[in-house]
Amino acid sequence: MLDIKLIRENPDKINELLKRRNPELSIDKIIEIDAERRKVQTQADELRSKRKNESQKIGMMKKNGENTDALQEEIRALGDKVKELEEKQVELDNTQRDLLLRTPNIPDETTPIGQSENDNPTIKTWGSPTEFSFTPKAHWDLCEEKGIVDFERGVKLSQSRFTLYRGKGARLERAIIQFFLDLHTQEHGYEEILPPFMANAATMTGTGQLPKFAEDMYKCVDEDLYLIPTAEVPVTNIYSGEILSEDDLPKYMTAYTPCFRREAGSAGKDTRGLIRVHQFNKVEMVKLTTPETSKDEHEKLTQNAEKCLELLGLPYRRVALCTADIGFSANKCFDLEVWLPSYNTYKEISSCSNFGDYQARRANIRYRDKDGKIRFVHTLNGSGLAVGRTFAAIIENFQQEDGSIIIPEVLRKYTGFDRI
RNA sequence: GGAGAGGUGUCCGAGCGGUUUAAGGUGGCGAUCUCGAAAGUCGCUGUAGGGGAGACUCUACCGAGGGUUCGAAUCCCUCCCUCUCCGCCA
Repeated sequence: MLDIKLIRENPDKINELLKRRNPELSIDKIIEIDAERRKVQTQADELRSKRKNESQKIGMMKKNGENTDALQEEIRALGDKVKELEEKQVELDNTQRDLLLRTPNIPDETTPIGQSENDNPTIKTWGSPTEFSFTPKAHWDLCEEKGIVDFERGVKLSQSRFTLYRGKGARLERAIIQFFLDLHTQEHGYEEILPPFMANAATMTGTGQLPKFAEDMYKCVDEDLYLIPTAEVPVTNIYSGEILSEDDLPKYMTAYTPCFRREAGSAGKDTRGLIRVHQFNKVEMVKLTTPETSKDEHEKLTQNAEKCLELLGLPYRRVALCTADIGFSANKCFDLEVWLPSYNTYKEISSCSNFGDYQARRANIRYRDKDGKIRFVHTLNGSGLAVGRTFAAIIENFQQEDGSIIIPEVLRKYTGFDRI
């Protein structure tokens, strides 16, 4: 969440930045509540202070055998007043906190201003769209023909948008996961994490999924637990509520997890194949850094994700998300988009975001700097990469005229075969 | 799941209704002593939110949330977590 002090001191600046996201956003209400909240707190503090001193007097008087009835009655009345003010303060605190939790991060100054995803500038392009001497098939057709993804039975077992990988398909999916994890741990310096796949409400609030996006997640009925929509959630929250040493930073962590998303509101979108499903695999990279280094670390993290695509030989481009398109908690975001022949366009396969101190403030992740001062860390993350979409891109881009699919060189030691 | 024990500052640990302004120790920082170091001695040492130009000052925080009371770390209730034993289990 945003820093209330920053809001208080620079209301116009914050409003201007928020309106770059969406003209309807404003912190005016928060400022109003903040002023009243402080007034009430001052009053309550003063009364509490008085009560404390007077109560101590009663203790002394009783020891001396004096009568305290009148004084007790007086303080009882004071106590009622304190209670009244406390209730008011709690209410104002909660309202303010809720408003802050529902206010998105302010975009970085370098985030391009725009009205929709159409305004996302392309930063770079690697490779060029795959050309075929025959009419290429979509991955959903190829996968069925080869028997490597059983879409129908996936639906039977669960629901639409659930998939069943089998045989070489299951093996290829696992190979991709392992390739990514090995790359990030062995070449890019990340620590491998295998987190819980369910997280509680506090954890979900830390990274920004709650309270605003509850309907996007699967929730357990009898427990305060949600299926994670991304490894970002458990991994970023590993150090929630803790104070790290500056020597511990930066932290590089990578995790494979399945991701569960209800995809509410995307009915009719990407209905076929592996592109948009309720459960998919992803390898995520997460960094905790000092404020001074987060921009550099963001660039490096994005390059780590690009490396995945380059080693696989998949053509892609990098776009900078504009103010209308960046995620709720992010101040800056690059998307990597892979060339997908069936869509005849580039399709998102990684999202690399810098959150500044927005998540750290929500999750209360801090560090002690060289001068002993306690500050919030910066958090970053990016997909490295979405595994299902990588699978689809491999199937489509490396299909041959005879219907076979060539496995990229770097995956072969994990698959044990070079062709499907 | 059953029975018991317990959650206090960096850590250990006392406190069981009123000079607790959380004892004492430990760790850390500083000073002193020393050629230097150790030991000793003395001092400082949490987080958050208010107020103040500032030196400062007020409030809250003893797992979390309620309650009792003039007053709660301390008594009561609910929940969470940890440990021990038993049961069950991959």
